[in-house]
Amino acid sequence: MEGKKLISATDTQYSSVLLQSLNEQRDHGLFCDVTVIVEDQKFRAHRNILSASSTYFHQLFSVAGQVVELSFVRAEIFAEILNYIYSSKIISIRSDLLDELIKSGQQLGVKFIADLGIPLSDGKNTPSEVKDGASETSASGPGQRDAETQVPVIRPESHEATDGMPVITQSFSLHGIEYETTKITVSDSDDEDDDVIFCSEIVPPKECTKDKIAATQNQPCPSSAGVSDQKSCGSGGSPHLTSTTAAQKLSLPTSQLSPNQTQPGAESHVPATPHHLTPSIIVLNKPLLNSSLSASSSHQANVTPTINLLEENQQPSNNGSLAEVETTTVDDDDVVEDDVDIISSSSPGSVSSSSLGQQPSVPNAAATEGSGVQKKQVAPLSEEALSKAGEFKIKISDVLAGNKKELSSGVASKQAAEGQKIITLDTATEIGGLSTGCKVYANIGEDTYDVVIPVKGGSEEGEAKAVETPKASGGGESPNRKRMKVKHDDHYELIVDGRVYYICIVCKRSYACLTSLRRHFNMHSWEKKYPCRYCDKVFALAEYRTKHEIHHTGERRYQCLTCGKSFINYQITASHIRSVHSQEPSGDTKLYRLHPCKSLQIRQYTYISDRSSGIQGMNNGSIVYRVGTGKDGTAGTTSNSSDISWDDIFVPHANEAMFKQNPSEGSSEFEFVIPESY
DNA sequence: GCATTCCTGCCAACTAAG
DNA sequence: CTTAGTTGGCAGGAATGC
Repeated sequence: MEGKKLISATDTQYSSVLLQSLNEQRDHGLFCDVTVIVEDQKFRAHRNILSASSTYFHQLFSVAGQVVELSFVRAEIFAEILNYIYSSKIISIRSDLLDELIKSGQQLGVKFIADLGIPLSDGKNTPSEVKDGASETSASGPGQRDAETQVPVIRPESHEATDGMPVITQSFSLHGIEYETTKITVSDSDDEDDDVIFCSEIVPPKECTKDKIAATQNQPCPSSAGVSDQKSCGSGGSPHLTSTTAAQKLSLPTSQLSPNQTQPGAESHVPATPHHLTPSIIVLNKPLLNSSLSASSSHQANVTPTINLLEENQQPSNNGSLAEVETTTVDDDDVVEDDVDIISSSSPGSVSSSSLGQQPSVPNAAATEGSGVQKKQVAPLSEEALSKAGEFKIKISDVLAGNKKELSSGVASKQAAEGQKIITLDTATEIGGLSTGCKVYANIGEDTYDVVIPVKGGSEEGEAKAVETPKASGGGESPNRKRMKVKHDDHYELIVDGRVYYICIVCKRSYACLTSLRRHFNMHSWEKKYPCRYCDKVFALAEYRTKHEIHHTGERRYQCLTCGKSFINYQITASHIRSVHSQEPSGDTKLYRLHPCKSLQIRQYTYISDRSSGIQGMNNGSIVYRVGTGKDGTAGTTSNSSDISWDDIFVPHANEAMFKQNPSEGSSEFEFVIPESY
């Protein structure tokens, strides 16, 4: 014993490596056990990390569930704080955001950030207090709510989303995952290079003035003035973006373009939230859609997309002057916070050939969309090509030279006119990692794709307006909000042959109708739930619920006109007509009759939403029923789960016995008994 | 082979904002 | 009143299960 020495070893890099690893896990969504919702953006993270870094979260997580909503901080700011928590660094934060950052840091009890205010705000805060506070946990200014004192009380359904009070919801969505997969890398590299990314932002002047008011609420992007030096001006939320360096930095390794691939040490820093930014155009020079869109593995390996800034779009000088120009125009970037995420998709999945293949190829070219980018002619998708393993998912064939030109120059000039940038990628591999809301234009003959981040506030089809829904504004949420068009980060757009396809960011399915995509997306997010009235089943689509309930009631609405038999659904009816009458139900003449639904008079727009939109405080277990106003005009908008009953959702039927009747032919097949619970 | 479920384009009704 | 966004129903093909 005595002769043995005790040896100690300290891994000095362990903490940093550990932190880096945790950050990577967050980026990939690994082991994340909490979702923080801030202004409709969802951030996934690890409770342990948050609670260890923030006194606020420390207290909050003792009572909160897996989903927490913060109303007192903006997403942009929270993203910075989160980046700090996972990297110990704050990189290139815009000076105009600093105060807000500090304030939020104080509220969240993030000491380092809270302490940032000490040197800068001598005049504002009483030094002594700050000092003391700083040494404690949260340095809150006089009037400032102390994070320590903000005991996260979960208040049931309070309709006032008061500041500082977390809202715990049950909402779940993949949005958060997108965000996290988004590169939130903080790089150690010198700031001169810092960041450029994928898209820089320049806001078209006209846009700026447009939604100024709205923008100012969510987008504290300072107006021009002093921020000229700020880099990415616009990046409304991503301080990582620096337009100043954009020109120089536009050559990035593939890995950088794919958020998940970012190497910590690498010089690249993919911006966490590249977008809000301005519309930029990304030209994918190589249409390797096959590999890019389908094979996730190849996604990272082969591609070396270099992003080239097309100068013609830029202001003469990209560096300092550009920054100035941008910032001056950007301030009002009416970008919605929401539209921030770049999707990272480690698995680019594919703009699934199947789904695309399903789409009818419509020859006519639609008009140009609001963003002012021209659509390019592309050969209709061919089924064969799609089916072939090695083939491109989307095949671009011949083209008119004119189109090409038009595309590169025309679009470019247009974009330039609007202050947009054009970025060229070598491949289309990043298609899967585009920001939501991006438009992807297939270029004829050029085998390229243009990716355009839609101009915010644009009224283009399918693009939700940037609805500034200042949660903090005006205190209580107005019920009106519910009908406001909300920006969803649930898709990007692929324009082929003038036809717009909406691509689900999660599964890459394509849709011809945005409404279809929205409906589909609920399958991922379960933002709305449609519970069966008669059993415990819950559906993601209203129609599924309705059809399911029909089975409970046994009502047979479809009647064969030939023999008079009734059936429960179209499929059985059609099958009957085919097999028994040897006719095609889909012919010109209708061979069946669809009777109106008697047993279920469901008010329209009834679903359960756990989205906090407009609903401020929710208990973890509470559910919000959004009951649309029926024809009766009763004001039913949002109510507490405890206040609602099925009677509020279903119009009481005069004849309760109906549920027991067997409409068709004396069959007892659908004998239905109303559950006790009902 | 039949029944059921899923999926998606299309459409009408409803609703809210302007 | 008009316009535009949302919701849910329907048709009909495809996939799945028995």
